[in-house]
Amino acid sequence: MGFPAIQEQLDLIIGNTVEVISVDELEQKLQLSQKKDQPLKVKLGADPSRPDLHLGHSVVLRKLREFQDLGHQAILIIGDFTAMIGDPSGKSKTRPQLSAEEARENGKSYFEQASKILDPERTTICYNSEWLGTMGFADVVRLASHYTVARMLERDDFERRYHAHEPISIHEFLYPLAQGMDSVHLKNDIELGGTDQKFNLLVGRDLQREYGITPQVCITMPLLVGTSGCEKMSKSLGNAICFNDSPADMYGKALSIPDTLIETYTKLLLHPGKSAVSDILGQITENPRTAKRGLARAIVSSYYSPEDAERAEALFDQLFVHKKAPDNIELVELDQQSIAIIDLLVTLGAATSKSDARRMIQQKSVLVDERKIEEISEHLELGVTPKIVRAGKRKFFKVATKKHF
RNA sequence: GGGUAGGUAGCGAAGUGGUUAAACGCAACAGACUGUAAAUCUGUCGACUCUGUCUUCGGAGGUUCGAAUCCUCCCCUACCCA
Repeated sequence: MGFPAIQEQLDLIIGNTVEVISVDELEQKLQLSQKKDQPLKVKLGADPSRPDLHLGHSVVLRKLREFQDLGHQAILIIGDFTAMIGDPSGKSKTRPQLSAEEARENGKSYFEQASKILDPERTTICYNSEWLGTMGFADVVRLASHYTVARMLERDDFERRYHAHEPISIHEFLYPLAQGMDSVHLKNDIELGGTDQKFNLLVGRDLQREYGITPQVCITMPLLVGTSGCEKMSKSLGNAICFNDSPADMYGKALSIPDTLIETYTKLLLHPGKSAVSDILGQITENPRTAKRGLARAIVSSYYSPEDAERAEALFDQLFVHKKAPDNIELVELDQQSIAIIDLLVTLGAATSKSDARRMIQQKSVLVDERKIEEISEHLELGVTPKIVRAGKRKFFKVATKKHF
């Protein structure tokens, strides 16, 4: 099959990375692969407990795709084993305990979403319960003997929590070892991850050495800053743009990023070859608005289509620039013909409680057919003709009574 | 096993007998403004049958006219000593 020239590969691989440990070893591996005409095994771990992929994941997935395009082998490890154990102490909400089926299901979903970036035909999927699940306690103890507590405490968040007097359970020490075991089992050449994975990647490298395998090269990618501009992108912080977001949501969220992030997003999220990239980068200083709109369109285009992007932009303008209701709101049909406006807001999910609904009305943010609701106790007569209910700037509902026959 | 410091609303964190549904910060929601769902400013931010009522301060009891605040027991966390 033949691979591109070593230097060409190196340039592409190193682009956008934060760290490559080490470049020399990477070069050696590439040379060996060239000589033997054998692709490198590139590993990426996936956490199936949260199968909502967002643009933060895309940064590292894109890197994996680059390896695929160079002719190397991409291996996606679904961490179903750890997901099935969950967090035994039950404290971490980010590690819910999953059943074997759920873990499979989520893993499948992860792969489907990742396929928006990866070439699914050339992606190998592994579930780590395959090998971790068959280890006995003796095996685990043996594995644990390869690492010391002091080294574990080198990890940033362990160190921080230890000094902040926050609890660290023993099993948390086992997770990096489990992830490292994946590398021992796969004998992969390279492992990818965000900078927050550096420690875990290095554990894998150390363990491979301990088990007599040529250690993996660790490549870390920058963590994408979320749309709010300060913390890393994460679903739980509510600053994420997800693969599964609708084109409209995706567009709106992309447009809400601070101007200072336009450049980073453009470089990390778009295919470098695309003509849009240079256009956007060129506009940043002169006309950030145009640049950002271009970026938002490009993002939506890459997950949906250019047509969807156009539609999303038009909708956004209608909603927020011209402040008009969107055209296609889903119709909600209710059984009753008359309903208190407060109950309606709760029923529609616009308010979390009646008090919340009351507040919204007091704050004059509720409109029915463009008429502002002033009276908290107001009742609404519903007919067959739908009414447009608006709560705040972006919650729109179309309500009618159910037809009786 | 012994000791010390803690457990307060979504999170962080004040409050140590009485206008305390509980300061303050963050998040969230709304309004104004804006190229923007950014920034900034303003307001809201337990629930309800809402100018009032009810339920909250790890859990269960108790003292008191009255407790997040005092007492008893229990549960949980961190650190120190064994």
